[in-house]
Amino acid sequence: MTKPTRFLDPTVTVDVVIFTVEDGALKALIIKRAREPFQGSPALPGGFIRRGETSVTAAERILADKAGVKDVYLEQLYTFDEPHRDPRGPVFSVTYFALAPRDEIRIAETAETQKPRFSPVSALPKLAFDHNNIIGYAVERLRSKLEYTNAAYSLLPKSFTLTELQKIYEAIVNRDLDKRNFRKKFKELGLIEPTGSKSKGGRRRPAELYRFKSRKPRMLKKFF
Amino acid sequence: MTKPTRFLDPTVTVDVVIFTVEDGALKALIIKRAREPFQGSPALPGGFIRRGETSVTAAERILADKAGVKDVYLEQLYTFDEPHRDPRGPVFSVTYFALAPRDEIRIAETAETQKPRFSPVSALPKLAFDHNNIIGYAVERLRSKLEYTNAAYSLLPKSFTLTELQKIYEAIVNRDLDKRNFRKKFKELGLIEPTGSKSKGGRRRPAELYRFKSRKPRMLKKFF
DNA sequence: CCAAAAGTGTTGACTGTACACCCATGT
DNA sequence: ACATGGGTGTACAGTCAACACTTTTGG
Repeated sequence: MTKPTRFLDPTVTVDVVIFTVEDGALKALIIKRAREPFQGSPALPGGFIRRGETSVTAAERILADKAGVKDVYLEQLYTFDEPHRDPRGPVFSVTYFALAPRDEIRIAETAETQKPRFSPVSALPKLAFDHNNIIGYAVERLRSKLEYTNAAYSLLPKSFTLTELQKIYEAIVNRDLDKRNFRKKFKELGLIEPTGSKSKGGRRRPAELYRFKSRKPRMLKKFF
Repeated sequence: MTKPTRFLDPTVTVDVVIFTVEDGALKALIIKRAREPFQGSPALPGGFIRRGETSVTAAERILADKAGVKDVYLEQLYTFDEPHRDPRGPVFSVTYFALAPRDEIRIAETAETQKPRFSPVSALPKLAFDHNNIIGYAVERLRSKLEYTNAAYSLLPKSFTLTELQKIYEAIVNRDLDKRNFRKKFKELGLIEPTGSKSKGGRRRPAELYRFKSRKPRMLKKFF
């Protein structure tokens, strides 16, 4: 394609915020950069888009490579293009966020030893580029998404207790919720059903296990 | 910046959906393409990003050039990059939507005679590229935005009657609203105040004119 | 029997929604 | 005087938020 050079020819990258919930906290996957710029700094997983890829397929590749997951919830977040966000020059980052249950993620120690790990979003280190902003933006989006969709199913294992479910909501909206109201609301919504079995192994009363009836994204009238 | 050629080097454009309300209908600005591809087809205003611009400043330039407006509400919408959306090759379009009162817009008949005009979003022609999709996406976003922000002020002239305000909401959410409930709700919200003067010139009872107290974006608890 | 989490309903406040008539003006 | 849109309040239903005790298990 021919194009006069008075036009900007930005580089385009993809960065992915991979969310999960672990130990009752909302966490995002962070790697250590293997190359300049910001070599050794913590950062979001990401990279250039390759020939033959779109931004979505690039995000899917990153998800598979860094977190070993496929077919998880993935949504485009925003395109960041502040002029000096990358010291190398104008770089557009098309960002995505993904939601996956912790037990489906196999973190890969890559050949480039990027040391991926989950970091609680409430206590992130200073990240390379504008990646702290990106995660902040993603958390906001996730928060509001939980209020009017059933997106939470994407963060949970196949079966879970109501308390676990509530913990996830509390971790994301960042405040305590009333146990009775939460359970009433969720049961009324008809999104979940008891599996029939019970949690075991604790030194306490076993809890009923539930599963989502459907694992399709859905809009809700309202939530909490 | 050096970069191996196994990476995609997409072209990046900006397209802008400029919304307004006219004759009680939600409309978007459509131009006729002056050049190939799709020469002569209706399309969204847009173009390549120039050197020294970001996507926002490019969007602002397009707004100024095509609609003669500055300082209107402008928000990034989505980045479209379906592989075959442009016959010339991989082209990423970072899209924005803008809201402006009809009476602040001066449509410019440009040297390139792109014949800009407002077309009701409920009856759009077939547009170039994936521009029908883009507008559809923008309408959805606007609809939901109206429900939890005061964004409507961006579409209204400085003073307006409550009926005009209601018409705009009805045009966007695409259903009739109850007059008494609408007025009650809006007055309770405290966003608007009477100007003291009244509409004139009609062959009917003059209506109280209102203005928005503040023209800053604001979140609302809930709306209607 | 004790510790720890599971489980369960009611009430009052608030919010949303449905609904019909009189008023002020211009012609 | 009439046609046109302007303007106003009430009542019912549904939803949200606050709140405390009993149950089951393992140790």
